[in-house]
Amino acid sequence: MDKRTKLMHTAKRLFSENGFYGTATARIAKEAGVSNGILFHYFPTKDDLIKAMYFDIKDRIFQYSLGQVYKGATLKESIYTLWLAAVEWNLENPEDFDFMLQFENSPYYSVEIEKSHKYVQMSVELAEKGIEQNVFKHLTPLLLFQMMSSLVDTTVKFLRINPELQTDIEYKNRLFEIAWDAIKK
Amino acid sequence: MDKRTKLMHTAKRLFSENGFYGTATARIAKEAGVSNGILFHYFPTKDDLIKAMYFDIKDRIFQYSLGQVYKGATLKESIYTLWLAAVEWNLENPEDFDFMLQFENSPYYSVEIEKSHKYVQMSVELAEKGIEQNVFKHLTPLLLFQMMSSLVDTTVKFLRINPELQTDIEYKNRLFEIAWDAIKK
DNA sequence: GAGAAGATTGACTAATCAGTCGGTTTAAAA
DNA sequence: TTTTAAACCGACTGATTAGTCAATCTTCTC
Repeated sequence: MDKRTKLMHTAKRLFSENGFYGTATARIAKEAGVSNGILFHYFPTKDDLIKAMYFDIKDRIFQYSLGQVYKGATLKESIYTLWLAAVEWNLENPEDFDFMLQFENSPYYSVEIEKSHKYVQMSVELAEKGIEQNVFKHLTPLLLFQMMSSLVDTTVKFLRINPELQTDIEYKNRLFEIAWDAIKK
Repeated sequence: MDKRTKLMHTAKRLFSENGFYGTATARIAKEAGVSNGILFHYFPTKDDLIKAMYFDIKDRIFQYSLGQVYKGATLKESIYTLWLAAVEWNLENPEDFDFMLQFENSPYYSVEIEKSHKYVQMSVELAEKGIEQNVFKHLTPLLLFQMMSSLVDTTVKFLRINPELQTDIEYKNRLFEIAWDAIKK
């Protein structure tokens, strides 16, 4: 693994455990087993590191989700697949999840950053389709996406505290119904 | 206004603008117009200050919401009243809202802290009632509350970016339907 | 194998930080 | 009036911080 990747792995773990505030750059470098200087070679400032991590995580969740949806699926099937992919990805990558929660609720974050990502753009397009087909509520597509996202987050938080439910497909389906009912007409 | 209150006001503003990480205690004291020492007289550590602010805000939103619900209301009316109270309170107190988002998504936060507050306890009781009456989905009351809360947050974020909709009662009702549909059976 | 360009080091620094402390003021009780 | 305790001040400190830099190593190209 190259040093840039090592740094991002270590930073993710430390940020999710101790927050941006509680994590010194020197500690990241030390625990990653690289020199202090190389951190600033790849990420000129601490903020650059934090932002780079955000885009990296969004990219990976996008890759993962896209592989799941198949052509010819109904709208509800597609939404379900994306919902499940997001829930499962976040459960399997708790450090990424914690990092994202912190980041998206910090002053770093803005709607511009959110909209800039392909993952969001793709989801918004799907929402538009649902509205056109009169399946979703007639509200701004971005809003419907944001509602879905926050319900995914809450679902993940809940399943983390109740791990015995994580493998219960029938229960997960009922959790999906919350999200589906929220946006469907 | 006494110095303790002044400190909390200033801290809230600075935290919501620059985050916990970006706000030095010395700056809080300075902008509050009090000495550095008095901050640590009232709040032994920075963390104590942060936690005290969390409980203070929760208390005030609880006070505000309780005053709105009236006896004899139907379940849906009560939920609507609470939903609207939360949305409007957060819109009117943006710094509190930003602070809470940051706090609740930071490593400071835990389910124990969440459950410890009266506001949450009251809401959970209401959720239990809804489940018993077969009006809500048969899921853990705390989960239903958390779903509602996250939908409120998303609604507030959305209305902040679209201020022209803040006074549109009919539109707000449609936003409420999202939350209601999510939890109703 | 010369030479260029990027990767890597770790000691270093100037600034900043949370928290302390010795002493002063205020205000109310005794 | 005296006592007492809490409110208050701000200079101070020791530790920590993000970021720098001059030097060395590695890797590729020509």
